[in-house]
Amino acid sequence: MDQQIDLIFAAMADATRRSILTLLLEDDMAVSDVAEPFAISLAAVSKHLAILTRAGLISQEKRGRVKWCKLEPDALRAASIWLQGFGQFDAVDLDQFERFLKSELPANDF
Amino acid sequence: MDQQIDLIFAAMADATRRSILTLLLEDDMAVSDVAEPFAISLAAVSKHLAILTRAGLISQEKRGRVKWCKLEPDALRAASIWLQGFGQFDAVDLDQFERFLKSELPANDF
DNA sequence: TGCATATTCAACCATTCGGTTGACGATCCG
DNA sequence: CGGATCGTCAACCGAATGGTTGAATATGCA
Repeated sequence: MDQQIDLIFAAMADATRRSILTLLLEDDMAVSDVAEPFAISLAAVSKHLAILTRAGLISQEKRGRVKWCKLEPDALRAASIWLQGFGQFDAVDLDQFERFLKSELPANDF
Repeated sequence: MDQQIDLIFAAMADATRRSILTLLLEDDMAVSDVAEPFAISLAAVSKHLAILTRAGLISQEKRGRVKWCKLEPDALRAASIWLQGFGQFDAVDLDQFERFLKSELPANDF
């Protein structure tokens, strides 16, 4: 369980991967569609998705040629519990959260 | 602010550093005392503390020969907000959290 | 069958990471 | 002053990270 936390925090310590998670927050997506907004190769995005999968933050299911990526928000529970133990019990300000997500996206156009 | 989140998550993606944070949860400590429970060199712990400081998770203040380390829980707010946006709104089970912290410590004897 | 599309694999590269050891700069104290 | 303690610095090491490119593997479709 210690290693799982390692994987989760390490997975989130990269802005590209956090952006991918915010993309998947909207909908399940194919690997190519996940890759489209980023200025890196498809292979690099594929590696990021593997890291997110290993951490349990997303799941991937192949249907035909296409591999669909799906957010698995429950995997964040351990990390969330860990953080909240340091006194972060504030009610979540959703407007602030949306602004935060926008600032995290690779481009401003969505 | 993006980089700050990078630093925070990266800092927490290491079990030794998370253990250090749990130690400091109890009290402020000198660098040597932080290092004592770990089976690594003092220099290594000093590096971990520098990483935690750079992330804003702790602060260090030198008084005389001794450098005191102090937890800065507010720095976790951004990370916490980020996580909670994925639906982690559960009330915190403090018993579970304590068990969690215990499982994170380097030894079972405290 | 044969081509295009979707994704991963393999090899490589530069950088960072976590660790070590030994020397060094401060600071306290006898 | 001189020795002990506190902590960091510098150089090094092996492994991991994030990226690339080009080849390989499936799968869909005309």
